[in-house]
Amino acid sequence: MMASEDSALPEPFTKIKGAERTWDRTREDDGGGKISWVKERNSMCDPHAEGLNGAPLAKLLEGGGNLELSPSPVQGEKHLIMLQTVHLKEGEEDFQGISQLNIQQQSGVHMVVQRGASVLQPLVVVQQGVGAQQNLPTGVAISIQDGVYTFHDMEVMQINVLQEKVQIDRSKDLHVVEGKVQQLPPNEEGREKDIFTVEKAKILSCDAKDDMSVSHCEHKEQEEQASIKNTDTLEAQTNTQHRKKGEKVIFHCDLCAFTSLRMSSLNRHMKTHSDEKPHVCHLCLKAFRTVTLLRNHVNTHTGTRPHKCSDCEMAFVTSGELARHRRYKHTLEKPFKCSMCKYSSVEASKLKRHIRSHTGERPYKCYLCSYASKDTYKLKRHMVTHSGEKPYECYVCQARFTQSGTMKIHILQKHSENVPRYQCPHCNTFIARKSDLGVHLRNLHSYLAVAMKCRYCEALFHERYALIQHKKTHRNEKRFKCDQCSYACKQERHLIVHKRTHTGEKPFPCVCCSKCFRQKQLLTVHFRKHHDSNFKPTVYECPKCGKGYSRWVRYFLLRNLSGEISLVKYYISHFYKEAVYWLN
DNA sequence: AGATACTTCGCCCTCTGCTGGTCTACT
DNA sequence: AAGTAGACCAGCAGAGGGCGAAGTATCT
Repeated sequence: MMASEDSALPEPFTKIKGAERTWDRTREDDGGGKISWVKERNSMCDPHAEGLNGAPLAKLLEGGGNLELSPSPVQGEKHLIMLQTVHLKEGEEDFQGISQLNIQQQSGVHMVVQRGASVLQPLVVVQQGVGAQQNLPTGVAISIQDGVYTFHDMEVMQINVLQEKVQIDRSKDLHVVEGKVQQLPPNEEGREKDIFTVEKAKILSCDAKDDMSVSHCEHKEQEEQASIKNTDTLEAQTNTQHRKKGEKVIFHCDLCAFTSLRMSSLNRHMKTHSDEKPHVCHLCLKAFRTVTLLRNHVNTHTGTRPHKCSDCEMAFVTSGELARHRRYKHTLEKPFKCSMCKYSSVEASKLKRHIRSHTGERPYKCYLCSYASKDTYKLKRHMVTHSGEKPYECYVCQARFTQSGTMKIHILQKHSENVPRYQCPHCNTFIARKSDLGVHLRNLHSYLAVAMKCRYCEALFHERYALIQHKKTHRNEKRFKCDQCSYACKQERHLIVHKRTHTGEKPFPCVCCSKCFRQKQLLTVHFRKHHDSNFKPTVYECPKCGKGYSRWVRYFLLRNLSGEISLVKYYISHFYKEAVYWLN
């Protein structure tokens, strides 16, 4: 079994959270050309129903899976199954491992996949949406594109799995039909009569022992039945089935997976396969299939927004937009719940996007580097790094930035008053940016497993900040003590010089006379004074009295009687005179 | 057939946090 | 003067919120 391309995708970027897929760990050749995945819905399923190779489902499910999946159904939840295309090579059509593991993980989807180029393997099952009810009978109805065996470009697809009030016949497999992956309508009582079910309509069944593709099975079944030929052009494109006694007729679109119990619905549906768009916008010449679509479109030109929110000033073109807005802003209802974390969202697309943070799926690839994104916006934003474009300009200093957020921080930090600063909770440090406070906390306040020792004493510290503070206590300490007298000093070199007073050592001899000195600078002064005829001592003249002095001493901060602080330079011999004079 | 409900895709935004280069104070 | 460490700063990606708009299915 080849590893999926998804899993092989390099991850130079942020690590993906979530469980890893492990379905290819074990493999056994079942000798068959198909794989069946069976989903069991908790206690509502027959625990003795047989799964793969006759193994009882309950037995298969005992092992659980690495993923924590699908808790018991909660009212008002939908489910998503993430499927991934897995390409197979000749001789690698070992489906047993896949199926076995996926039964454990997914427990519930019964599928037929032909031995061949690619198979679909469920990645995760996530709850989604509203509509399911407590005590539902189990059943998962899925229709899958016929081309699942060949669409190499589609690495991950999603199929909505709905808890309809049907019971899947587990001796049968799912029906795979042509066309797109079909999303079935949510389970609402009002629609119950229209949904097609596995038991009621055998359209969803196919013998797993048959090596033919499932759609072939269906066609075979159709051949056995006398089909109703409709003279209508549209109807002529559809497969229809005769009504057997007590059985409903399923009208089936030949161009996609659409089915309906009503011919009128099918006829209307067939228009979606037509390019005919007779309703043209007079403002932009864009064409639409229906008057309603055109009207909504024209409203975007005119600004007409008939659907006003009762709780705020917002208004929308359609009621759907208003309903969504109200969920976001007012009711805070989030029906799409992630089964792997606490995330929930207002929209299904947001849940799908969120799930990519669990699966690591990155469908949007940069064609210039190895980066791949989980959504289109991030890829677009990433592409700016290749173009070098800096679209955001600071209106104050005209500095340019790659992202709006970066510019916003810049303006806040550089051009705003009352800039917020973040105080470290462990010390009194204030840091301009929250993210840098995080760096500060990691560097200075994180616990270190290996304690650090003070270089001046035996103290040990597990926190860098504590060590730094401790070291400061040594700063003005005369920690170098003479063992022969009471002398103590701050620097070791001073102690070395001092110790020569005890030993009598004078290591700096004058090269011109026999005199020796304990310190080098004493030798230098001696040499200049007695042996260097070119040496002219610098004379600093006092600006007050004109008297000359050999050196400056230092600058000195003085506070006058008014409290002002001034910098005063003075001569050492003049110190008292100058200071007194200045202060007066 | 029109109205309505619902789905899907896309765009843009904000907030967040990590990273690495630079600046600066301290040793 | 040089080395070091912490703060500053811009770049950049992850995650999620909110809305616009078009498409599709169902209801009336």
